[in-house]
Amino acid sequence: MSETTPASGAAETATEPFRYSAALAAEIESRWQDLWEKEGTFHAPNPTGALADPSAGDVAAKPHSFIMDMFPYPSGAGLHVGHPLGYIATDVFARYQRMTGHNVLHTLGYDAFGLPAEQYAVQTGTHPRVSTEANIANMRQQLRRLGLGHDPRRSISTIDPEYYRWTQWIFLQIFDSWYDETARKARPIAELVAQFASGSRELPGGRDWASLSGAEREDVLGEYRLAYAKEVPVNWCPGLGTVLANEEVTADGRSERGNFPVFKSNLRQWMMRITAYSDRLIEDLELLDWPEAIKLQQRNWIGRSEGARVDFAAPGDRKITVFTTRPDTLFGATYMVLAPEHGLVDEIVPAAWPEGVPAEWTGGADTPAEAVAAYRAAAAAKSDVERQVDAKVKTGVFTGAYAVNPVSGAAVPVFIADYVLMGYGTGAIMAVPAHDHRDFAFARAFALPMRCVVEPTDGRGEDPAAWDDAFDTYDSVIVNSARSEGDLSLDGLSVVDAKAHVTAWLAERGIGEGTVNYRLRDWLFSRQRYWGEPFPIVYDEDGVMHALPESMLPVEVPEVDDYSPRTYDAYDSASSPETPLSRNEDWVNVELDLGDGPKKYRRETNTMPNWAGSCWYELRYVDPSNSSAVVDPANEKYWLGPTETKPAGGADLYVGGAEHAVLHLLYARFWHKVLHDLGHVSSVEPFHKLFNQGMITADVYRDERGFPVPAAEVEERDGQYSWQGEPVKREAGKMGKSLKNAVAPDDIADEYGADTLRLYEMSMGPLDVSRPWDTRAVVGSYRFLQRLWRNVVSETTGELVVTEETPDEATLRALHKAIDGIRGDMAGLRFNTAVAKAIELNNYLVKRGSTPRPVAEQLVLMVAPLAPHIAEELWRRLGHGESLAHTDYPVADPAYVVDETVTCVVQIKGKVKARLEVAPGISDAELEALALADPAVVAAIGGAEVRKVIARAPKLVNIVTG
RNA sequence: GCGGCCUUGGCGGAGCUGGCGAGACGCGCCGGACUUAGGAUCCGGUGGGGGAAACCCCGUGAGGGUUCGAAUCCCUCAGGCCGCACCA
Repeated sequence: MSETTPASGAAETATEPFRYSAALAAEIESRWQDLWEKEGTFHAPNPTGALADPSAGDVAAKPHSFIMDMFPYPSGAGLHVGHPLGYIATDVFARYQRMTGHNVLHTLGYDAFGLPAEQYAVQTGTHPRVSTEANIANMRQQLRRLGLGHDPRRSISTIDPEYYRWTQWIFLQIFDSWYDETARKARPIAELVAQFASGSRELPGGRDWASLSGAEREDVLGEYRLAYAKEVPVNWCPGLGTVLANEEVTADGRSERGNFPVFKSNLRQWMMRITAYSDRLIEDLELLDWPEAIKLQQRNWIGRSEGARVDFAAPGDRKITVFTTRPDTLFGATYMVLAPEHGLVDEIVPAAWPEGVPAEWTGGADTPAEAVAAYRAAAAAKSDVERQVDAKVKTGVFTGAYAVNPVSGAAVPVFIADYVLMGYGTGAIMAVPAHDHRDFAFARAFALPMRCVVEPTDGRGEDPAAWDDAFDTYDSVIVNSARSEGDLSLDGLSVVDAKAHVTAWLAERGIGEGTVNYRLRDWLFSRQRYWGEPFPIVYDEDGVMHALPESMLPVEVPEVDDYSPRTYDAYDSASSPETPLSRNEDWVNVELDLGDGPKKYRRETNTMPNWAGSCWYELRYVDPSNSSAVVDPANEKYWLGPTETKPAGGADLYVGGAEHAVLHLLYARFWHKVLHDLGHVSSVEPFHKLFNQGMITADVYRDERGFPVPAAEVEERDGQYSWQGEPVKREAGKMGKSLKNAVAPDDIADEYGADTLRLYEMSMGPLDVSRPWDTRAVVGSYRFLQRLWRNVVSETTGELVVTEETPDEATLRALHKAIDGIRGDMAGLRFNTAVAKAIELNNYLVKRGSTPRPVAEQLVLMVAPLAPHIAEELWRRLGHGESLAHTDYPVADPAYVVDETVTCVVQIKGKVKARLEVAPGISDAELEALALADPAVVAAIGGAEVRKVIARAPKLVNIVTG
């Protein structure tokens, strides 16, 4: 790339000094970028506050368009051409919206806390703040060159104390609230306290609020708060030295970042009660304009399933509670399984095996306790990869205990097995081998009885012993289900009816109830990191937790000597985390006056996860410098509030990669809903329309050992690829430094200009599809801009070459069809076809030989969102004093969009036999008559019988002959 | 295994709710112009097969179906991509 000669050679500038060359593009681009910045061209006025603009008139009455990108991590690696794809797309759309009468809010902030920034800092030996800020500056520089029309006043950074004071403030809002199941919303915790104090709500355990100590009260409230600290089994990653959210752990039990092993460990951690919002997070997806695939992923992630809890009587008056989605098959439950970690296991294990236990149930152990211990040890030793491989082979061991099936009264053996997960439902199942394929496999392996209770509809018969697998189809009826005493029978009921019937029967007896279970877990919200937001929480000398008052925010990230995490051997599961902040005793131990005089406190030393800053940035974009509120209600209502087309409110467009389908997007929705419930925002959702842009991929070339070689240095001959004389293999892949195929936007801009780069990226294909980068093809976009330039400006004299003639009919038709098409494409984010239509019109003008001024002006305005610098330059040369950024986008005249005559095709049995020039408004009957009278048609029909004539005015007549 | 998506020229891709001649636009390739030269730029051509030509035949992963008419709708299969993964 950098070795090729720039397109602007000395020879051509001598004869054509005004040709649109890379050098000229560079000059134009930096000049306009400076001008935009100086004049604040992309400043979006707010209805009120610091960013209000009295000269902008009644802002609240003007239509708005809030366009967001998923903001970037300021990595030190530098950008490749894939990174700005989305930013260019939103910029094109934002510029289009601005030219169609919208007050456009478009900016870009930086998500700068978190692991990569910290790791980068540790690697380079610089403080995270220093390296992060340098990275931000570098990225701003690279992005500025692209001419993105951002409002720079709104470019927040999550590491700015003035930003994260509000992150901490929101944390406190969440901390100080609880979820009222009846009202289905979050409410201030004070209202719960009032209910407890007045007795209108009973305390758990029937205690009296007034008699509780501060610590006891806090324990109670901790069960309600939407943010709470609790000892929970968490994902501890010794290699990273931190705990991780479930969402940050891969399916094979490793950290998403760094790929270190992750272990389950009980630790006191901060949690967010996102599960309280499960149903609302599912329901409100209906109100959003999001890709169905993403909605589906969120629904699956939340994993709502309706079913029932059922109690099975266990030895010693204990009960084992299971969750099942198939209470209708309760009569078929012939054994039970507990997760190996289940707390009840040790309680029910008898001293000795019962009489006549089959040898394969005991695992060869002398006593149940030994069997259980051995199985647990084996399960723990198994790597997750082994677990996956073994998924089909069911393992487990008998506990020696029996429970009682509540509907059949039968004694059922209780097993432990790792196919039952502690983290889902109650960690215990009733096993119905005849109607669940996992239970079937286990029952086969352990020779357990099976009972068919759902009538097979596929002719396999009712004896499970003869089956290959469970019968788990729903659309059938229940059979074989009478209780011996005869007081419950489901026979003949449909699966659906049987579920309701048996659930009611259980509920009457107090041994079960209908319930809803979710896959979603509460969100682990603390990390043992330096580079994150500190919690605004302190502990008094009794260890009681206190929230800091708003006046003490922000709690700034303290300076420490050693900010690196305490990491361990990646496999040292017995290690435990040490928070970097705890090393700074001066910071940890403070004397504060929290309203009852100065006292000594210890600060919370965990930090928030990197998601925190991105959970609410849409709000801060709206009102970035507000120091008295997270966002002014008037500004929030204007930019984000619900409207007829946005029932839940939210930003009008949010563009980013699909990799954030569940994590970021679910967390941000959750925070936004809490803030809505507490009355801070009018919108219910943060992002109304979501658009996932595709990736830019690139060929990867590997040598014989499989190592990537620099793609830019690979040579091709007759379909064979080589690097430094050695043959290499080509494959499709992502673009990136490690694959040695990254192409830097700066290099493309150097060679052709930023407008060419923007145009090329937009013309590569549909925005939501991944497509391969092809540096050779960039020149096509460059040539288009050169032709456009040449249609307006003489390459030799620099004078305007547009003509002052009145455009002819055909040219006007070409123009207005282009306007009509491009407008539709722009509004629908179909920039690739918008570019094609602009090129088509430009090519038409080239062929025409001259460009009438009005056509040139309209074309320049149409191209402006895509290639803003050259458009501004041509606009100015065409004699306009103002930037075109706020000029009205061309509007098509319908009279020129519809042709005066349309070519109608006459088909005979689907083959074209004649063409007619007809008026667009012609009726079917007229058209049919015209077609049948046409000599060519008459000839083609010959003497054949006309069986049917299909007329679709004005474009087609199809004649079916017999 | 479950769920979702995709498959059009040498390549990236057009083709709106089934309605003409598929393949817009760009790259590449072929030919020409300008040039000491050009990988710069400009002009023309470019799905496959046949024909001197007008023109004809075949073509949207494979097979089948619905329809007057299918790249577009339905079924089966093949290949590819993504998500979840023993979720009871």
